[in-house]
Amino acid sequence: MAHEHSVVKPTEAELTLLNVLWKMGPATVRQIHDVVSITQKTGYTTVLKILQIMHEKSLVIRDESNRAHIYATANSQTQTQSSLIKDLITKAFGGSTSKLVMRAIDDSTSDEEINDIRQLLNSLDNK
Amino acid sequence: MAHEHSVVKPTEAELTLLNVLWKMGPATVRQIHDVVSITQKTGYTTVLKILQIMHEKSLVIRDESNRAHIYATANSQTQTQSSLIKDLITKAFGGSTSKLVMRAIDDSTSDEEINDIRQLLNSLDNK
DNA sequence: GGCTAAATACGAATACGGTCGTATTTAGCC
DNA sequence: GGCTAAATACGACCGTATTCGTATTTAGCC
Repeated sequence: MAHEHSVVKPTEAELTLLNVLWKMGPATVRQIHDVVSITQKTGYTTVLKILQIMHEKSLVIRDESNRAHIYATANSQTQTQSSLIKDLITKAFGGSTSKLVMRAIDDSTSDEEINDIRQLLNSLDNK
Repeated sequence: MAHEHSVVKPTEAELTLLNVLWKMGPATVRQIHDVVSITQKTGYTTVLKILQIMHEKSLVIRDESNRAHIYATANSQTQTQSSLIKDLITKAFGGSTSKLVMRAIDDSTSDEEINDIRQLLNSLDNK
């Protein structure tokens, strides 16, 4: 059930829009742009264009039944995150997950985060 | 001692060469290319060019005292890995290290890797 | 039916990454 | 000193990412 085959790796701008869609759920270009433009000064047509490209790449699906198309993510956030991290593990950590985790945790990591990770590790026992 | 100022994020081709340099130590273009061309069909001048660009970006330093320049990494593998992972945590995991670790570990992660991670977590107690 | 507001579609400009061909420089050797 | 092999330097080309201006389409409203 895990891999339906190569989840396309989104670019940085694309990932920004995906993050919005995962948070908001399906939305129009207008709605997405409204959210994005809070933190960035990206033009409306830029967001539209990127969404169109993402549609070509099948990173998003869209409902064209209304005048304003409604966009939604094609892949889950989990799938995409897994894909991105796998990629990084391969290219920068020689394929070693533990080395990655080692680097991920540093002084700035809060005790709370560390605890969450501990619990995660513990939950692996029951397998 | 941690951050001497924003370590520049290497591109994919650059990371490939950095990986070689971290493994081999300082080397000439010829030596680097010899290693790279085992797994890839990259031309000599391509490797040279990328190294030159990396030099401009200060990703590598070079000793020009001999005819064949000797290249070496400017930043440690650890620094670079940290930089890359921080970037990914910010852009794809909403800043949450534990969420990243959660995604990093999956069915394909070996028991050995998991053990290494456990030990890492344990070693954090003594701090 | 035609006007208007708001949407999509299209295409050009810019920037960067990656590739490599060709020109130039360098240093040893006879 | 000049030839040659091997190095560096330069610059062009192609593909992709990002941006946005402008054209076109759409649908409601009077």
